[in-house]
Amino acid sequence: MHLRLALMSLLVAQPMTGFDIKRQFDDSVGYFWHAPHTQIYPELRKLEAEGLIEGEEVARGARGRKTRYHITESGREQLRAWLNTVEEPRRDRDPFKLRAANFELAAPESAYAQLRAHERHYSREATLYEGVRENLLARRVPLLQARLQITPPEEHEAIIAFRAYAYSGLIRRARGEVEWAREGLQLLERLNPGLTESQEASAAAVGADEHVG
Amino acid sequence: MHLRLALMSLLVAQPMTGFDIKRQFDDSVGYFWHAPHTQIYPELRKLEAEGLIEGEEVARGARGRKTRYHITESGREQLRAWLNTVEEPRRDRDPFKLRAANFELAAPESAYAQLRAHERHYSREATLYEGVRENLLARRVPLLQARLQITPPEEHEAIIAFRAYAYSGLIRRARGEVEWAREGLQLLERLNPGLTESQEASAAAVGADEHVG
DNA sequence: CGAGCCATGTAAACAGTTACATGATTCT
DNA sequence: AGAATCATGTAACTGTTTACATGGCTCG
Repeated sequence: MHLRLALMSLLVAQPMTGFDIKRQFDDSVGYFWHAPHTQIYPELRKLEAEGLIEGEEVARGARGRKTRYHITESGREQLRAWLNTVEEPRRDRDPFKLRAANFELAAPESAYAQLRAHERHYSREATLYEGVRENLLARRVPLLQARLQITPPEEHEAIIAFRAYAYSGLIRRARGEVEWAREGLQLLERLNPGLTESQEASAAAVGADEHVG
Repeated sequence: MHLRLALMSLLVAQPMTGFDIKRQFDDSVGYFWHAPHTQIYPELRKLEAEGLIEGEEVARGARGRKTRYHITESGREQLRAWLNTVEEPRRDRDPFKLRAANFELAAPESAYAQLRAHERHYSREATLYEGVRENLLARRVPLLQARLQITPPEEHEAIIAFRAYAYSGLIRRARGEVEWAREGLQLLERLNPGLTESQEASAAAVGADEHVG
């Protein structure tokens, strides 16, 4: 259901090909949900079979062909219906915290490296999300612009606000992970005095290498 | 790999049957990872086939039989190896934020109900995790006690600290979701003045009904 | 004309969910 | 004797990942 929701929520803004959607998934929208093209194309065909979207063959150069899908009235209704149903929340799984819970079995240097990677990863994510959020609020996002163009102005504020709100959630999450990772690094240092310094030294060495290479 | 890690991290504390593991998954450990019994039993057989764990048939009453698994030396090594490898983080998916990003298509009353449910869910989770964390720190958790008993005392602190640390992460996450949901309720009220009051009134009515029934 | 992007596909494998099924044990 | 819990299983289905494959278009 989630994949369908993601696909339809894109097509509600403007008609797209499977490839366009793939790019969106690699991009901003993909921060909420994403899928490889091997999952996208079959799902689009299913949605079409159910009459929720419709594809039209479009020429591309001389012999090239592509299928552009647009949402149908029935699809729009279905999307609204999905968004109105209350899904009972499923229990989360957290592979990294599962690991962290057992870090006494890992080498301190490895735990250090893993927490560092976690910190870096979510730190980057947070920055990324913040950028997208800024762009949304400034109406600089093409997909948002397309959506606004086909929508009466009095609804614009809500559309932007909900998008930005969802990104706030991602940002909050990412920032939390960064803080948690830093807590973990402190814990490691407490349990292994001197570890942090030596690791930072070797990390700096690696950084220097990278800079040279 | 995650399921295996979860299974082995349980068996490192003490021998267990598939059923015992199922119960742990319904319980504290399940907050990091969980699986239904239909996934547990086959995976245990695979782990045994690979020599990472060993099962012994145990009598249960007169005719009853059950298989208790314990970790092997090779399994312990493998577990350590897994915990020492740095996994590159996979992109998260967040079905609820995907929804929230499109809430302009939902009825405000439904969006309200969904955010409320989200708030309640994570609020409960946070309380739950905090309880477990307290119990860990006070060494009141049987599985932890078992683990400590087979481990030299100088390692006890680290074991407890990492478990508690992982729970801190879950707690932080849950608290963040609660705050985010509350932000969302405020946003809804801003976009639909009066909504919150009327919804709270009907929620109170439902609550009263429940109390009566 | 070749590299890189556009565009789409099949198939196998792996992971997770849901439905259905069976039988023994323990407690009331 | 019946209910609740212990204990384990098969099978079908859905979702996700990974590997492999193909061909056209665009630009330098």
